[in-house]
Amino acid sequence: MGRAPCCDKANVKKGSWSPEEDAKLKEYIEKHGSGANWIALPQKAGLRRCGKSCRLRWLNYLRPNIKHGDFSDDEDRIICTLFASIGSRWSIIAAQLPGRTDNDIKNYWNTKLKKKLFGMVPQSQRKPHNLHHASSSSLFQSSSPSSLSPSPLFSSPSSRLFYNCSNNTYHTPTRSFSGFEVSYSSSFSNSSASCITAAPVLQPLQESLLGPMQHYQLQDGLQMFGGEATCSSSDGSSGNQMSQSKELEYEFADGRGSNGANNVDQQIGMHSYFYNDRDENQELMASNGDGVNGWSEKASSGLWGETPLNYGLEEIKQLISTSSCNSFIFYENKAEEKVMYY
DNA sequence: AATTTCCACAACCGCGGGCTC
DNA sequence: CGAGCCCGCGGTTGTGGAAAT
Repeated sequence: MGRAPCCDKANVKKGSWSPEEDAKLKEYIEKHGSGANWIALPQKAGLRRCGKSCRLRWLNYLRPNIKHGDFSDDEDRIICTLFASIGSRWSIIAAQLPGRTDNDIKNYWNTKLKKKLFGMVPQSQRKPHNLHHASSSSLFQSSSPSSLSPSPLFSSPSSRLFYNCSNNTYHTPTRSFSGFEVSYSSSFSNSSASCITAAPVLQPLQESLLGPMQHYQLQDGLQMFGGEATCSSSDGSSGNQMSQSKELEYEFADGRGSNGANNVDQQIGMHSYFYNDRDENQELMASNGDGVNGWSEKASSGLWGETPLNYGLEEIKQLISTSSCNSFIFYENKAEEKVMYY
């Protein structure tokens, strides 16, 4: 059975919104709210628009506190990190960037960020022997050596081939594998970064069923906890400073927090995965590892650390206290809520 | 200066999920 | 339990301005 149209297509205006329409919509919503019924709203507001169009216009443009304009390096980093983690779930990513809309981020990714990350490196520079010489880099990159397009890697951890710039060798990582730092040249931003490359050597058909997050490898100064890899920034500093007195604060979407009755310790009960991002913001990211979104695959790829089963808050705190990180994001189980800041 | 091409952003569209009846 | 409806999401397209020729 076909779906009934949401509005009378013949009688609604399409295309760009005029200032008058914007004013009508804004005035109506500020006065009455959307009434939780966008379909009925246009008529009430005196607009010849589809309800969905009104909703989109409000959410993406007219809503208060919408941020327009360039994305900061921090925002770039968050987008890249989350995209690598959860894929193109723009609404979730947008939730982490106050003032940005999912549409904004999606457009930004498609038009700029993706190209920065994937498309601006001459193919010749992708060869391992050229990877040393840069002061800036992509945040992460498609590792397919045969294409500059951001095509999915479709490679499982076991099929990844990692390049070690320190000795010009390739490795297939194991659980205890340490990530390798490879300086990489591209015109991406002015931030200092280095990258880890992972070249797929096998592409089993069944892996096309894997989620999008597995298509990319994070970098930007990644280091495995407990690993051997070293990271350095372009200004020559090595990011190994210790930070011992940090207090971990966290907050669940439903209100639970570090002072609440429910300790996050009890919420984990599974492996936690994390990586050490040693760029200027020193971010640490973590997730419990039920395999959702491929966290466990990340861990086994060698780019992510894996805590023991039932690794709890205290252990994570300890981990953080001995790392150089000052931020920490935790995703609770399958809900993928952002629950902790640090 | 005119035309074409490229690019960024806004907007549209279809679908899945959830809710209600 | 299933049909109908709406919301929200993500992919795609349209459009206007900038840059290139």
